[in-house]
Amino acid sequence: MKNIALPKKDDFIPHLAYDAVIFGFNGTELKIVVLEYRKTNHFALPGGFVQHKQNLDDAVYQGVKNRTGLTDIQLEQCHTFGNQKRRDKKVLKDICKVHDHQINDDHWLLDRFISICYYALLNFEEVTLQPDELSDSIGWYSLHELPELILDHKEMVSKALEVLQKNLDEKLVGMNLLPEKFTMKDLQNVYESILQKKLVRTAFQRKILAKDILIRHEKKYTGKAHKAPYLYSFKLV
Amino acid sequence: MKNIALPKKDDFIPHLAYDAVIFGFNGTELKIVVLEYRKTNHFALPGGFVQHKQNLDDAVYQGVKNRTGLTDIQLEQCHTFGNQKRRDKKVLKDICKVHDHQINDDHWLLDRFISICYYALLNFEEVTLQPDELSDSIGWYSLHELPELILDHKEMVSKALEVLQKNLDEKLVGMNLLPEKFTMKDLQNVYESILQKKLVRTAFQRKILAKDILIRHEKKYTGKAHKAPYLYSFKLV
DNA sequence: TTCTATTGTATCGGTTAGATACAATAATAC
DNA sequence: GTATTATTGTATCTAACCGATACAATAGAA
Repeated sequence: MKNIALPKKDDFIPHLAYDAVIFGFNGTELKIVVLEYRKTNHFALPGGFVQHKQNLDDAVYQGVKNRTGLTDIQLEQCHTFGNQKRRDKKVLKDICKVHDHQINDDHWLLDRFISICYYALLNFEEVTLQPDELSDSIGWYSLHELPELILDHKEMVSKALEVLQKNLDEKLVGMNLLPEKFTMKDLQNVYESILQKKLVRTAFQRKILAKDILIRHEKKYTGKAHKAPYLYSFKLV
Repeated sequence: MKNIALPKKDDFIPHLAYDAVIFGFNGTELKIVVLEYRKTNHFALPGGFVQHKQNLDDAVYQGVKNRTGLTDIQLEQCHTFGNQKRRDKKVLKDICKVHDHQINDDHWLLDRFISICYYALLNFEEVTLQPDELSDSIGWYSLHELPELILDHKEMVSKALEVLQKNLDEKLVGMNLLPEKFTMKDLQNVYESILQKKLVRTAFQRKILAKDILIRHEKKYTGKAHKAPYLYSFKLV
């Protein structure tokens, strides 16, 4: 096995990390990206560090872009996690062991880290997930079937979902989670996935149409034995 | 003049700071705490650094407590500011010059800092503001009469107010800004100060009473020639 | 006693969301 | 062709809520 280089200390701001809750919508369900460190059984959110001459937002954008291959990403900051206990030497040592790395107790990656959590919304269909050197498994997980995550990453997911819910009406969240054209039912599915509750179909349709944010296109014939729904796209403001 | 010690590098996490937008309500208007560095004409939000073995939240709490003398503080995290350009060597050099400090270009305080912004709500009447060693002026400023603030502190104030507005109904913000007993008009003034707009008196009263969060006490006789308002306090949940 | 400003509450009208109803329709079964 | 079926788009009814208005109940001054 190749001996992989760890991130170098001097490139990055010490004690500072970011983590991203990357949301995608597969047509039915909300999913997030989780990676597994090679052969360690440790699951984590994708994250990274901030370079000394790099804006925080840009660091996160680059990180998500590298993982997903996409450039059209809606990023929002959720919360900064700064508990002094958020460190776990065992996890990193397990990871290093697999890679035949020696790591000393005073290695900078074993320090206490403050992490800024973001959520990202992007088009599920266009993504090809890229594992990095330290992780050989990266994939989409349903919110209800998450593996156990390291540190406080589970809490990050909760916080991200909470912030996403609050932003839902205001920030036109649907845009990035759906393909360009979609049906009203698709949009309702996105809303229901995010809010984690059923919505009333007729009221939902009425409310969305009243917002005057959609363009109605041709019908979508699915081959099913019932009235075909219209396709919509978002009005670009 | 006494030569004051600067914070020591090794005590704190480098490149990381917090700043606090401390809100108080003087009965009429919303105010925030701003400090001025001695004889420099530089105004800033109160802030500080995080010790290596200290929770982020605790650091902010301690800082606000030290400045205000209060222990009953409602703290909420607003946003983390991580722009690479948020540094201003001139400011710190001006401050040090006044104190006859020599400061080198590579001093840690001149580095680029990421700052986590919090807002704090507390009882205006109970506060005695404490300037620290580097600032000889600390005071309450109305939101509309803020002096020019260093770095992105003005943006922090905007963000704090925005988050406060969003949290208003949910987090029962009024509690910490008012004395134990208050009139409906006092509470409405708090709401109007935060939302920066006039509210309809009768609708406000109806909405608040419907929430069932207040206890009605005796009337408050102000000596004015009109019906005396009731005093209320918050129900403790 | 009258007057004035403010408070507490009730009522009316408009808006919004949930519930229900129903027509339109795309494909299938016959 | 015609009936059948599931889904969609829209209209209508009702309950909840907010702004606007009205008005009675004061506490003190004139």
